[in-house]
Amino acid sequence: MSSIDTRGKILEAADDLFAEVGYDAATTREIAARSGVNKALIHYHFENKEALLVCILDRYYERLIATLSESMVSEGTLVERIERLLDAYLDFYSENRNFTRTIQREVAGGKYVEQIWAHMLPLYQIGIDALHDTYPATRSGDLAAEQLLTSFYGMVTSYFTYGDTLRFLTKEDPYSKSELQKRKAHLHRMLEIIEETLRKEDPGPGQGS
Amino acid sequence: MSSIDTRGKILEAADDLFAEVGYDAATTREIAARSGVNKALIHYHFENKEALLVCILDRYYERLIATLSESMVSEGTLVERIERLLDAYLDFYSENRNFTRTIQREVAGGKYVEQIWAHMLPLYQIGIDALHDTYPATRSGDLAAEQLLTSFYGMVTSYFTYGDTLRFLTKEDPYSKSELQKRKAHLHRMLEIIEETLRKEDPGPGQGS
Amino acid sequence: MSSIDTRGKILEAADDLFAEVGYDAATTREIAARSGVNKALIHYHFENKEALLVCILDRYYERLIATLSESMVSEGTLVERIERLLDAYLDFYSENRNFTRTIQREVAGGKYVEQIWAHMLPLYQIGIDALHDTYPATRSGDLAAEQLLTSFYGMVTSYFTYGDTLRFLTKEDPYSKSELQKRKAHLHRMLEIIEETLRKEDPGPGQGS
Amino acid sequence: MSSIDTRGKILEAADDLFAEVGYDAATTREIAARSGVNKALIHYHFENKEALLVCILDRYYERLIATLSESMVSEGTLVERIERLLDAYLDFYSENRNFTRTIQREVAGGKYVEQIWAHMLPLYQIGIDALHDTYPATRSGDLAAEQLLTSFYGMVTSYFTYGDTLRFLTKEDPYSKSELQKRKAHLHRMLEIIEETLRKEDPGPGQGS
DNA sequence: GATGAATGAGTATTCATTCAT
DNA sequence: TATGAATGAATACTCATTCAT
Repeated sequence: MSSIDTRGKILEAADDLFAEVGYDAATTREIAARSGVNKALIHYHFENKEALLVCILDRYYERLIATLSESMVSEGTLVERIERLLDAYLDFYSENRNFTRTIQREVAGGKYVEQIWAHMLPLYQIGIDALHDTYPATRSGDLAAEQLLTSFYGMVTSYFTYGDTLRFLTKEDPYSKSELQKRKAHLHRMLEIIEETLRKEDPGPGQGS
Repeated sequence: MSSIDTRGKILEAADDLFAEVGYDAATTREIAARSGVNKALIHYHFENKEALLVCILDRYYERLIATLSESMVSEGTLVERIERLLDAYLDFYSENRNFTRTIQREVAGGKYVEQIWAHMLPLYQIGIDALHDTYPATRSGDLAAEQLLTSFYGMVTSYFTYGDTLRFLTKEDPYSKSELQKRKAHLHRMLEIIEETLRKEDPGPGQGS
Repeated sequence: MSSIDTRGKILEAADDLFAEVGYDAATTREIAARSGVNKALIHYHFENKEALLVCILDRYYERLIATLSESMVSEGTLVERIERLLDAYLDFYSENRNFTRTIQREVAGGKYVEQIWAHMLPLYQIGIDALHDTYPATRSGDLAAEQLLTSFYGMVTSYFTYGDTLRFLTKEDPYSKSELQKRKAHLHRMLEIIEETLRKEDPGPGQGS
Repeated sequence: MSSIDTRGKILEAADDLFAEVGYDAATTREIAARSGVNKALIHYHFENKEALLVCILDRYYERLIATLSESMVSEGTLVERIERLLDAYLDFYSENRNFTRTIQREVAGGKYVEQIWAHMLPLYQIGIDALHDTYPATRSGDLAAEQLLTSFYGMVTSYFTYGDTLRFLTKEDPYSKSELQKRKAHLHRMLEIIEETLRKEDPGPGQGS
């Protein structure tokens, strides 16, 4: 078996298991069993159990950033571009459920925050700048860019973070195409409503926070 | 030492430790050390390590539900009552940081989902019904009540879930009074903007998704 | 079983095993098996495998120092006192074979040198001072006190360090009473020969190295 | 890379590592790393990790025996020849520190005793015979040849075995030329003193232990 | 209630060694 | 000769839990 195959199988198994039971509760023995690989091989290919997690997260974040960046660059108004970004974000989460569960558990508020923000920070800054440029009202005040970004970020992630609970309540699969489409439509609508307000709101000189 | 004191000290220590390192990484030995209590006593007072977590979560959710319910019941328009609820929510999270970290790690997407929704479901249903009654537009479509609730829930929690990252970016303490106040003002504003739309939007017969 | 019993049994088993196969090759599992004690109990009573070794060495050195000190303090000429010390040294080694093998392997030239010399240094200094006082010739030169002490130390230890090899050569048990007695007589004789030289050798003022 | 080079580099690295941390604590991985050689190649050139040690020891002992034999064969009185042997012994140890540390740890009292004495025995026997021939007093009694050889062996080795501790005490490098010279002078003097006694002591018929 | 000692199953990791190429 | 990958057994150590007192 080629080295790449083995590495890949280990990563895949670890990714699944971390998502299922969490990093701490996941055992190397189980990862080895699931990937059909000798236990010691895991330590041949990865220095640590932790190195496995870091590797998995890095891969996800690289792909996420690439996906989001790509969705933003093309032509169109800012709103159109943000809508594409929201769609891409939702799609990425829905297509990478392991990622969704793992970041939430291990990352946010955990010790990998900095690793993540090394990835996310540039994108965040681009968002802030774009909003500031297009809508002066977002420079400060109740609709400051930071607040808006946090809010929309929450709107996207909460749908998945509480995906299981939503399934519990609505008896619908939140990952189904139709439900995802509903969520996208909702987020587009929310964006449009906010945008309309921002457009009308011309802070004028000196106005703000 | 009275039995109640001991129980309380164990719970406190466990609460802190679970929030710091997560349930799995927390050891009973460390909980015993922090609470100054014999390791075996933990098993006298609690059947399990897991029972400890369940107990801690139950206590938080009882208080959370009580707080949120109380904020809603009083007089005023629906918007005013929701604003009070948002404020109460933010306050609760900011005053119970252990809770914030623990639910995020262990609960959402984990195996305690049902325990939580046994608590949260009634409140959620109240929210749905109130929106349906006041704003027919929320019965379905892009601004359906479920979507709106999920969004506002995300707006509230994302502020804390990513509290550490926000601190990293803005160099401001998101738990400070002034920063919390900014967040509240933002959420109020968001609510008002959406509400205005909902009010104008009269679906009329047959309208909707 | 009382805690002291258990601790003692673990120490005893570890002492034997370290002497037999060396610290590194000794396993906690084997120590547990030999002492009839649960493997985890070893780590309950001793923080580390290394702590076990340190504890064993400390106990030996305390007893060794006590034995040697006691042999020196009583009345008699310096030569008589040194003879008693040599005898005590030989007896201690012959009665504590584990110690003999373990210090040689793990200690001399190893990482526990300092631990040992914290014990041995005072005694060494006493020896140096006594020689200097009684025999001015030992202040420097070919028969300097440091050289003499090292030599006699070597004469004592080599008998045991190479005990197995001596057995191999002489077909006699070097630990037998009669063989030990022969060694003692030899060392006494060596001491007397050297002492006679030292006595005759009066460096006079300014003489020396 | 030629096969001989590789073998030599492996031996060198193993020699260093064994001396540093001991045979058991030394890992083939580290030996491979230090010698810049693939781990599997070690097993191509040496059947075992143990074979490595045996090979290293054999090489040392061959050279040691050769050195010591050579020092003895030339002309001069027995005392002169023994003095040259003592010097050669001290030089060999001081020039082969790895050897000094390794034999002490792994060999004496260990499982390689026989390997060593296969080398040393002939030399030892030569020493015994020479003493017996020249000094009848060494045939038995307090100054029996076996006792004397053991003592002088101890005087030589103790200087190195406790080299680190001597450095600790005297603040002088025991391996420096001047300190080595002092030790040689001391041993010569000790030898002369003993020899004088042996010469005077004519056991006469029937005398002895 | 409280404790120190004890336990058995389990952990990540490391090891010398082997194998296919 | 040389190598990267693979292996099975072993290692020190930790865990939640139990028990006798």
